[in-house]
Amino acid sequence: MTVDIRKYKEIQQIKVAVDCIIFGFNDNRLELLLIHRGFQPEKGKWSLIGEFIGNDEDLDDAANRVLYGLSGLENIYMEQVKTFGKANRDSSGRVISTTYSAMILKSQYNEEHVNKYNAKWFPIDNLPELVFDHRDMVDSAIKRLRRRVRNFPIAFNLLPEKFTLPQLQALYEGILNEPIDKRNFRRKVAQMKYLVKLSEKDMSESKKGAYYYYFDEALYEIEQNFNL
Amino acid sequence: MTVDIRKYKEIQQIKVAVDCIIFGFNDNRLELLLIHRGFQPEKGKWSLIGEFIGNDEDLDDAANRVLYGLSGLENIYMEQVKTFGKANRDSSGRVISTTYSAMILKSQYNEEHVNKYNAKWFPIDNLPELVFDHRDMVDSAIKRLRRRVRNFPIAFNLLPEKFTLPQLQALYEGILNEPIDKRNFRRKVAQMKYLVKLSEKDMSESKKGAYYYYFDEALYEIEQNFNL
DNA sequence: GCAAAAGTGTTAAGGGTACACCCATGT
DNA sequence: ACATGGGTGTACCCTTAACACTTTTGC
Repeated sequence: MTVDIRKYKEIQQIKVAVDCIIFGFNDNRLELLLIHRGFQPEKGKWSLIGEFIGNDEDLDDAANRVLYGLSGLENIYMEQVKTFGKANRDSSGRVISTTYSAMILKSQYNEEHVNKYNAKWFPIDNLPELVFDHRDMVDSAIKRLRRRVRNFPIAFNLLPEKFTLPQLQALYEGILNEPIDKRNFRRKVAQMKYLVKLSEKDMSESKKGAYYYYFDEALYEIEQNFNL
Repeated sequence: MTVDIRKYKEIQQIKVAVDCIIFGFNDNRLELLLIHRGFQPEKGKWSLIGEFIGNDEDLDDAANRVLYGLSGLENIYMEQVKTFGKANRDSSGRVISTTYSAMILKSQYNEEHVNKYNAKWFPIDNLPELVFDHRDMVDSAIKRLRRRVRNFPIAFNLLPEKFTLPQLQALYEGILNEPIDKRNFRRKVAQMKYLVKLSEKDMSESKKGAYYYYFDEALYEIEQNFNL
């Protein structure tokens, strides 16, 4: 900003928070981790998880702290989505909130942490009523995810390191909410040399078994031609 | 956010601001409106224009207020870009700033307002040194603009209501910073039926004269197939 | 041997890109 | 008549989209 800060120092009284939209993938569906509010206002409703940021804390760090507190996970890929700043958006007072979207592996998070918050996974097409403007936050995060997932290799964050192509395709179908042609999908994957096929197979989903692949980040850096 | 606000009410001391990235188009170049800081800190350097937001003011409204204060223009198309929240980003204290990008007609703004701020236009490939992280703000806004301008009819905000195809092409070349094939460009324009050709010509740029076009918003709403 | 999921190629259509000349007019 | 910027069409290539059968193996 550009005006003398002293002019306002005494009078501005606005809280700053982050809210996390946490995506997971399970049972071929894109899911969201929400917490059951045990406190006022809007006690009993569902909400995203968020926190106020610390006076000396980077905004990004606050988002990571929130995610860690809920899931026990660190070094998770997060993206800032949008800042929500309507004057009356939070009934408990003036709060501006920046949203971050994260993708975690449902198999990896720490259940203890999650239980502490009464958190629960919901498929994105069957969300409960959310507090404040959290529904808008979710919608914008999903929209952004659908846009970005086609051009950047970020969806892999929702799968284990080793994954099969049927898994990957199901993930994309779940995120984009539309069927994908198997052969066209696999041809595209074949062009991405940083998606490396292993000789090992996953035998848990079929009798024939599906080859495992992994995303080789170093190879991706060389030629970033992602497009699905 | 999700924790009891009272827990933090007394201790959080963070200011909230907006900064505006104001684009203009002149002499076939994309330009940016910057102000010369007449106050500390960083007095004498150039910066984006911004303000702290009011206690009861929507974040979007604050951005519009800032733009109005500088240009005298209202109802200008603006988009939120990104929020910058590093703890030490502003040397005058803890300030979080959300950036907005706007596009204005250089021929329309109120020079009186502008002069009051010692504002000046700079071509985007020749910017002066900027305060704090304003350079990052500008970079992310330009990147976003380049992405969005291909898929949404927003560039028209940088041209008068009636414009010619040579003008429009030069605008796109200026924004994208790359040459565009004239015939391919015009074929695409021809497909967009909401770009309506007038019988009137602009005779100021050539002897032959170039037909005026205008962007018909109502027609666009019907089939939103923008792609340049 | 059969059910169930994994894996594999070809064709047609549309979109993108590259490219060179004529037109209208003011001087 | 010539200089200047406005306007036009075609061929090739690559990407996308549609579509059906074979393979493997546990039961």
